[in-house]
Amino acid sequence: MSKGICYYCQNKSKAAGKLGNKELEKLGHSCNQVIFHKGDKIMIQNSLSYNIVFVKEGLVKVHVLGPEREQIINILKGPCYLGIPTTIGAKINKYSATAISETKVCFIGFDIFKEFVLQNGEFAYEIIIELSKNVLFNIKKCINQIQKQGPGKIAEALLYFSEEIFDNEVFDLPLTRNELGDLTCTSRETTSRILTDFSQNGIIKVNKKKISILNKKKLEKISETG
DNA sequence: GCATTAACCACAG
DNA sequence: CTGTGGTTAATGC
Repeated sequence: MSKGICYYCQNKSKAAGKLGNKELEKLGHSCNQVIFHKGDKIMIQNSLSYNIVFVKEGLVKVHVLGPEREQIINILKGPCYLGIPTTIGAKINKYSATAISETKVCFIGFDIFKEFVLQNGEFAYEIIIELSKNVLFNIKKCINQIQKQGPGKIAEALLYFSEEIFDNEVFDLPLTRNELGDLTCTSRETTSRILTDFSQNGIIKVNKKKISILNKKKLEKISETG
């Protein structure tokens, strides 16, 4: 174990893959792995942020308590970084993160992270790529939510879970209807209605949390046309 | 006006 | 926690 947990880690980020053995060893000494269970808070809005948070594996809900209601920003699947913007860009966390499945998380000291960024260009470049993708994702999501109407937003969300998170036409929705509403900027009631509507039209099959996408073409169509 | 959309309320499983 | 029905408000023909 002398080389530390990061050296042997199988879920390294792309950026960490660019680190040399010495650097990985160093990272191991400044990295702390924690296992979170469903519902555990990983990061809390308005608390001080000292660490870069890396999700090794598991599903995480990123959410913000707005003036009116709770807003789910996105659902992330490890391996991915989680708190870079809020750690670098602000003193306090601008959002919360909650595990929605069993999740392995690494907290990385900000100083060592900064050191790698300054000294290892390839590491920094991978970080920039990940951040850039996040920005593009958020722009897309913003447009979707402002311009699409209910069914389009729900279709979008279902496709996201199917393609990005579970890579399967059949999956267990890891959110309640209420949370799906928080994610898609619709009310719990409309979410529920749209799901039964999709189901009646043979587009999906719903059984409690279990969703089966039966007619993906149609779902994509709805997602595109809003 | 009339239709559509969706939020809010309420109530029942 | 969910599903549905009624009501209401906003928006667009």
